[in-house]
Amino acid sequence: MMQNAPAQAITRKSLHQELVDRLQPLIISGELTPGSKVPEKLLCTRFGVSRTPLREALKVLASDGLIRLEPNRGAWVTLVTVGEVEEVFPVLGALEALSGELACKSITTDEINAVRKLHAQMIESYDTRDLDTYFAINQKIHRAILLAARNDTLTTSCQALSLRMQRARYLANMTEGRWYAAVQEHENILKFLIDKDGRRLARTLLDHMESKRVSVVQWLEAQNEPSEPV
Amino acid sequence: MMQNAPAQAITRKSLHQELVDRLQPLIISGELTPGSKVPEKLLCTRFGVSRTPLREALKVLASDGLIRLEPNRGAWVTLVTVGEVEEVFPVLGALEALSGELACKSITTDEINAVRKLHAQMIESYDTRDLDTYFAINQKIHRAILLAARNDTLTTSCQALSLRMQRARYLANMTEGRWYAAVQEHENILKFLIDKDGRRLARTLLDHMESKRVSVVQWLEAQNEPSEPV
DNA sequence: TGATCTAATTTTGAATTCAAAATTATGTCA
DNA sequence: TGACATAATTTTGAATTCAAAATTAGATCA
Repeated sequence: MMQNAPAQAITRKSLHQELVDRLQPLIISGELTPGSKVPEKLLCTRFGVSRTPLREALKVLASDGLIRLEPNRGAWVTLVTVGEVEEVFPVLGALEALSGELACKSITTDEINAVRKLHAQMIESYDTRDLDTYFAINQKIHRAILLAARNDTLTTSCQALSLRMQRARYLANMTEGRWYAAVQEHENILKFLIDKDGRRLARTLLDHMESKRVSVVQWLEAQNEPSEPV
Repeated sequence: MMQNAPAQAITRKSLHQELVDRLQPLIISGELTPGSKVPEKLLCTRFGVSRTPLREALKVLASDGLIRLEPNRGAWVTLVTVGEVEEVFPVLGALEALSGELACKSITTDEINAVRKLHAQMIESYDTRDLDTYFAINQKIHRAILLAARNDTLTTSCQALSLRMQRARYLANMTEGRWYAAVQEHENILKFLIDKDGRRLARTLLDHMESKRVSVVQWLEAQNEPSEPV
């Protein structure tokens, strides 16, 4: 069995880690429907692996909060709830603030220029109202600051929490007003990074995250109410 | 096979989670020697389980950084390194600072009194120089503040990082001077908590963590140098 | 003796198997 | 018909099995 090569068969390195890496995008993209059951059998076929490594991967994803394991009832894709958002964003805010502070201490000129370039691209995508590109570049900027902080533990923690917050399609939200404000915040982020003003960068990143929290909660609440009666 | 009940055989609930919970203390207590290989076979016998659930647990512990998986070479108990300490403590500091800030917003009178009681017990164990008890109560205080913050995500993140820092026996360290200073810091922690002064509590917790970092790094460096020539 | 190659053994990774639990389907009776 | 009980099926959890990789032991030769 399993001699036939399935569409996306995996061959190289640690199978369970590979599966974790492959399943994460399926979850955050919503390809695995939030709130639904994780189709174990289907995924085994899709990736051409047996249940053993897949289930190992599910245990890891569960410890990251992307899925929930119900004893004897299988694995379920978790939903982003208002409660969770209210919890995660403050933590993420504290961590990003720290990343800003640390980044100002160690960032190189080249790295600053790279962020400057990304920032320009982001503004461009804002001008053309290209939301997908905007978000992609936005993430790159935050990641660049994180990497400049030279702290793998911080990077890992941030990324794990960020992933959890990327599950919903709230990205498609953003009112014109919020979007404008976010861009202004990013102008300050860039400015304080260039100035290597860790204190102010930290505060700006914290406020930025707080604004995002408000925006996401608003969107979630708007989503939930109309669907309740259905 | 496995009909005979081994010493600590496990029977109830999710086996892999149970194993994670049981293995953690073995790692942080040092019963599984840091730097050594995880004895898979031995642990299977000890817990009376097969390799499948044990290996699932190892994957989870690896994602928490307590062990390291080397492809085709097995699982290894990680060592606490100076580099790791320098990374983790600042993150832990930021998270504890946040916990202090949030705790001041939601802590109840009962909870404050509970901390007050713990603090008194801790002082008592300081007076009698009972380090083990001191540390145990110390942890309870930090945990009480964390719980008062009413943020499970924060609690989980903090605990995971704390665990990683508890692997070494640096606890046995603490010079008389450092111990005295730590107690003073805790007097302030209690004071600001009673006053519900989130700003100052956060700062104190941050400084407290920074002091601890310095102390742990000193101890680690003292440990490593003499052992190098051996 | 000691370095290097080869064979035997052990360990690891992952598929398979098997029992228990949960779910679904079927049948019974009011 | 529809509520309930029971049987068949599927799914889950975990042990077992099996092939591949790594380690160890043993043999060969300088």
